[in-house]
Amino acid sequence: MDKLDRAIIAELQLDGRMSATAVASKVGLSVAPCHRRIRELERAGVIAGYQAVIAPERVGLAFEALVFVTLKDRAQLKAFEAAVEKDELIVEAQRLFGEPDFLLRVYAKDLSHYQHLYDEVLVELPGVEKLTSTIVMRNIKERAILPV
Amino acid sequence: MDKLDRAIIAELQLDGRMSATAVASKVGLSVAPCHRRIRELERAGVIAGYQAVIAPERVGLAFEALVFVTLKDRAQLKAFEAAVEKDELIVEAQRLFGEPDFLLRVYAKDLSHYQHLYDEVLVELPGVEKLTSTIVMRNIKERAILPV
DNA sequence: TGAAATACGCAAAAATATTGCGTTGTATGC
DNA sequence: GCATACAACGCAATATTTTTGCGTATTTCA
Repeated sequence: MDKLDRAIIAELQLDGRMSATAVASKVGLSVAPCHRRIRELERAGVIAGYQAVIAPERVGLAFEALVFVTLKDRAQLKAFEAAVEKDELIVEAQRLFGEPDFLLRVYAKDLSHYQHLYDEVLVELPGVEKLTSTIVMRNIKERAILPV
Repeated sequence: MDKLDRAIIAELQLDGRMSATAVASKVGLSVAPCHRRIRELERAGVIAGYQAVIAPERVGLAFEALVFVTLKDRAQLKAFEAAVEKDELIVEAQRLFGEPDFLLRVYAKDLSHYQHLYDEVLVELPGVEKLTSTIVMRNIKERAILPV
């Protein structure tokens, strides 16, 4: 992981579909070694994968909420996590130290869809004691780009 | 946006660098129209971009925290957002309705680095009244994949 | 300082992207 | 119900990119 690797990572974070040829000229390498470096970064797991970034509102998911979850029943932890894993509208979930126990990121078509989701899905997740919904007003920064 | 477009989006969310040829055979199209559909999805902004997904711990950022921010001074909103925008270790930021005002996602090398970051950077952000740091114990779901 | 390892660039072959074009399928209006 | 228009398809040719072998240079370590 030298300066060139970091430059390559920086480029591919900004445009994951950039050709190896383009990356090479950006970082000042010829194609072959640049290509080998990219492959090696993938193999080593530094580059864990590539993703197309989809605009939620363009696929009908204009509503975004963050949900803080506190569990009453630690015995239901596994069941809770499994249920979260399965639901496609819960797009992110992390377990936290302290309070709350979990943070979820949820997408929905609109407010009414979200109300339905909240009543029918979220409150029914196993072991839930308390839910706090917070609607996202604006994204200042999205899609983590790591400094390298 | 028909079924084929949705299938293409699903594939490219899972592997953003998949060749148009591979996508075509997955969704049951020949290369040419598949390629044109991908370009059109990009042009229309449905596909907002592509990103390499970097493993934070492989680039020395093993520590992840969520920070809830409440502002005391709404007049400093712009300054706060600008400062957040500028700091590379704050990788995500959203403004919320209600309490707290903001949620930040912050990476650091380790706990001691985070303490430094907290004391020197986060508490110094313009207009901050209250900060609540929550350490991420585990990622159940990461990197939003939208259902389409 | 010299040997070994590592990374480079060049070049060739394979694969993929990209575009024109004729055809097919589907919707619209008469 | 049929003709016309429009949109999307597949094929095929060309341009570009990926991928690999190989010889050379550069760094590392004893």
